[in-house]
Amino acid sequence: MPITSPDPRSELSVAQALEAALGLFSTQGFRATSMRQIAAESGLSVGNLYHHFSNKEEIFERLIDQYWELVTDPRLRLNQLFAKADFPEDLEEVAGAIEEVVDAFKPYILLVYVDVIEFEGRHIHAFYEGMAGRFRDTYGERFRDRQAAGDFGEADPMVAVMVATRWFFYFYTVEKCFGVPMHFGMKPKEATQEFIRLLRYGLLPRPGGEHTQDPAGPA
Amino acid sequence: MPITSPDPRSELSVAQALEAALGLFSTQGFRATSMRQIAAESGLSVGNLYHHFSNKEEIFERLIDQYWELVTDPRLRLNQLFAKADFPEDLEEVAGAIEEVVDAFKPYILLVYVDVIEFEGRHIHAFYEGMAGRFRDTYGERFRDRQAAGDFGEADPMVAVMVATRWFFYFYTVEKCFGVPMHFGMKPKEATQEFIRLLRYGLLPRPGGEHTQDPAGPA
DNA sequence: GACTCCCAACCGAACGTTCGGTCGGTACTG
DNA sequence: CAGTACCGACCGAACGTTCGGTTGGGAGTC
Repeated sequence: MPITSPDPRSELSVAQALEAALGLFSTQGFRATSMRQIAAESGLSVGNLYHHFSNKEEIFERLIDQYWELVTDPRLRLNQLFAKADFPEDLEEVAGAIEEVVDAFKPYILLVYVDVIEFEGRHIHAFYEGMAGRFRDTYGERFRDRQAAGDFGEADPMVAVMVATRWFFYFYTVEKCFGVPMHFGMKPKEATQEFIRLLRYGLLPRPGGEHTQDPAGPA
Repeated sequence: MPITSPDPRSELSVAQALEAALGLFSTQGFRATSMRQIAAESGLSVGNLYHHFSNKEEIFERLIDQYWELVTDPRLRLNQLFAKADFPEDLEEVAGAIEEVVDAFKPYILLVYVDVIEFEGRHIHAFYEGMAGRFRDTYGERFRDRQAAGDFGEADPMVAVMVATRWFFYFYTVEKCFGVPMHFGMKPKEATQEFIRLLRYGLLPRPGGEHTQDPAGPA
């Protein structure tokens, strides 16, 4: 908490610099982006950039922090779905919410790969390492109860929710960030429906009743 | 095919340069790697590098081509499994073969992300765009026959084989290339078994008999 | 209100270094 | 002696960062 309220000019400049740097880092990489480019793109001077940031890497780190804050925001639809823990009934909603996230945070997602290549993943290690634990905290109790009630089959629901989340994230990243739309040879929405069917029912035929072609059809 | 057999010195130098460049590009990125670094690492001179390659980008392109050749080599165990088209019975073998590929081609895999960031994915577009078609060519006929025979349930086997392949590839890439082992909170082998179970049987309980905890157990 | 003072915000030329790429030359091979 | 392989000094441009200097609005004083 600052004693005096900060100069609004400063906040604006920092925001402009970060926005410009995000666009450049995510499309060129860290080393390939120069401070002069960031300055030109943000409308600031090189000197001013160094007034607000101690060096180029600090700008990158601020962007990673910003991404983390954005993606953990409880107001995000995806995080509200996690909080309700209605997996796997809410798979359609989760898939849609992840598509939203990838759309909204495209350049930040690319920063992750910049980090992996140019910083050996130094800045994003914590995220991946903590992932399993966060899913356990969110879904662990609920899944135990439901498993006891016979809601699940042989597959581990904890693995399933992680696979589903990471897979949708990866799929939409390739679609939207790697610039290869339709890489499954079908519309993303169609592919998503198939992914969900696969996750719920698996590939092998179900020993019970006949082929019910689509459970979403009219009863 | 060259008219005259090439000078063996030349071939050796090119191979050394490519090997050095692969290590550097994959751990630093393209722009962050200098021709002087490649020269020092390969034991060649800068002038000699430019004798064998017209510029830095050509070295990168040669590496991408090399990756494509390696990964499409029919002698590769993974490609032999694809040729047999025994999905989904061979899921365990496929998963193991993909782990092998990721292990063997780690630095090349990272080049893909370098390409996405620093070249807008220009050099790897063809791979992703042709993916669905290649799977169709390999598995299409076989799956049609088996689907008619009732071997599959509601999920599309073509989507399933693509999901399985890409998922294993992605999972092992994060494990081995992003430097985040155990990111699912369990050993990769255990995780793989769970993935396979999920792909085969799905998450929901099967309407037939009781909970058979593990179909691999004694009959 | 007029004045001074102060300091964060801001600028851009300049520094030493490194970059991708060139080129004139030497060494070796056939 | 022709031709390929190879070398490293060299070029101009661009790099990250520094630094001396300008500016403008708020606090303090009368």
